[in-house]
Amino acid sequence: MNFFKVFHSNLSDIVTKLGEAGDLPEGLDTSRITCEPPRDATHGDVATNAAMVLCKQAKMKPRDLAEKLAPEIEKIAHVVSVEVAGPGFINVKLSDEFWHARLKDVLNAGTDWGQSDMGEGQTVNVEYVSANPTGPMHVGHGRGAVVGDALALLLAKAGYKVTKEYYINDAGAQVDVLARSVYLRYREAFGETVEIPEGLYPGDYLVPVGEKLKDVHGDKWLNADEADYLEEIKTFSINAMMDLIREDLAALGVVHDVFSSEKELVDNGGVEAALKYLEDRDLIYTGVLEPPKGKTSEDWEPRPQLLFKASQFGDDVDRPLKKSDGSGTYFASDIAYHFDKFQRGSDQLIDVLGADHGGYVKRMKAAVKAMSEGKAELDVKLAQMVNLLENGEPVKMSKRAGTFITLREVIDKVGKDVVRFIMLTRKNDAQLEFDFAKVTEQSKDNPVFYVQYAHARCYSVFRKAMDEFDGIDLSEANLATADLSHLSDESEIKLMRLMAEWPRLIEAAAKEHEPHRITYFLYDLASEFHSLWNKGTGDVSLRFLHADNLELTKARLALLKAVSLVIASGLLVLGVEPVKELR
RNA sequence: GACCCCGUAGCUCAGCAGGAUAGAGCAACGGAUUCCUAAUCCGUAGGUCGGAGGUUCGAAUCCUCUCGGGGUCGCCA
Repeated sequence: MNFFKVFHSNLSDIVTKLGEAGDLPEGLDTSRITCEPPRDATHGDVATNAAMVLCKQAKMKPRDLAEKLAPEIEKIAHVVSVEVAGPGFINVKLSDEFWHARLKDVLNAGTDWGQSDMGEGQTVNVEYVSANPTGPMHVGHGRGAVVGDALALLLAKAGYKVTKEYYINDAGAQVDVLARSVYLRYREAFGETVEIPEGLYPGDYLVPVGEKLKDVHGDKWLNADEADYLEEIKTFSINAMMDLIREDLAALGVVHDVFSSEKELVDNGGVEAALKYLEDRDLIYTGVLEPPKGKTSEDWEPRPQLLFKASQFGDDVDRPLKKSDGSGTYFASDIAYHFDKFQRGSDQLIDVLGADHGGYVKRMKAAVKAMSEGKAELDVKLAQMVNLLENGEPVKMSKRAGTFITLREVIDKVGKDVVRFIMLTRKNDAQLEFDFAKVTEQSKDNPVFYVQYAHARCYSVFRKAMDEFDGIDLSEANLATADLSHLSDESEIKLMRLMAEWPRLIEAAAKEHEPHRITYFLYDLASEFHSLWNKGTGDVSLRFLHADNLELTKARLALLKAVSLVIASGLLVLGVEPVKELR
């Protein structure tokens, strides 16, 4: 439970009560009041801006208002002191017992600690990866995959009903190119020497697809016209590529709930339906676009085309729905796809895309606004580039030279947990450096290791405790019965406070759609824990295990258990497995 | 030309839902190991948050303008 929320509601009650008693005007708007951890810990445990926010309405000076609120706040359970500071902040200090109670909450909740009902069961559709089915995934896709997956897990933890979705772009020109490329590999499988011309996909990964095609269908297409084989080979190839991609995703621990096919959508008339919907609302017309400025485009010629009135919904210009050959643009089918997602009952839509799609965001948001009549909201997270490094030197990659590094190779080299964690050590829209040497290093420079090490350290103490205390019961239930009043050192309190803030962090991160905050939180928690551990090197009384004091030991173990649970809980949201031992 | 992202310590980056004296890590310097893994920790130093206005009791955070870096810009997805 997010105790800041509880505090907020206590505070609202106080304002109401004072209003009824005539000490304050009645019916003050308390919605802008915030209760949060003060930046500076010496200011206490909870800081509220209540007095500053209410002063205008109450027609009082903020500090006077604060002084009025303070005695009431002091009556709230576990509040040990209330102080008015600065321009009118009210700083509240909570008792150690309060933190002890939160520690018990953690033990009782286990890795469910942090689970929130903020989402109120609202439905969110997170679309991510959606790599074209034309080849194996590269590292950039991997970032989108991790960001999307972690975001989905995060939203689920915050109480949303989440659908994880993959959109298969199996209807455009690219899959025709794929089919033609595979056809050449098919001929190659019969012993022919082929050269992959410019414009087709040269990758080796299509060789086995050509061979399999031969195995399944024999030589029936060797001398056939393209029109006879293209569709069948296309379907065959797309399936093969999707198998490949699904394997890559599985290796990364990413599992989608729904795979949607663009082709199916088109075949089922989804695009027409969506365009009809827009047409009925007079949002489509035939017009001529201005040529793009500042960029020399020789082959540009003004041409009337079917346009969506995107500019009515915040886009800069209206956007084309049909190509010059009359077929639909990608945008047209994407409108249909988002329409479909909305109609399937999503209150919120999230797309995780590569940063190169940045120019696409406005028009898609406009489309969603139009298609949902403002009811659904689309948020687009752009996953920026990943730069692969080896000891600080950029890894040179070239498709031609065959030195292109796939996502799978990276996963196989460093493990999925490392990939997932590192991908979330930057916010999604900042470029990310992925250094093979650094991410596998066992030192504090490596955040994955640093956090995992903290978790492993907890377990190292558990093992030692089992040994020294003759198989002591380390279950949460038993540890929760410990006399926690033994936990009073500053570092111990800090740890408990951090863990108590975990639910609030989940809610904030979920609200902002920023899973990377989890990694930073875990780093902080690990840091606080390492710090306490090291205090024990100088001050023996702060060590966790005391052969002569079972009660103290039990309390310390309860703290350790909670730390390990919160770290595990956070890693779970990242899709990373907590380790109990480091080799 | 328009739009999007970025600009915070020498370097790499956080900055929580507008809050108080802006934080970590690296690098630099000085310390801690008879002890549950020192694979770690503690301390010192380092900043006009690119710049200028505005909104606000209060701005790194929101708005406008401006400078610098990156990206995108009908008939690719």
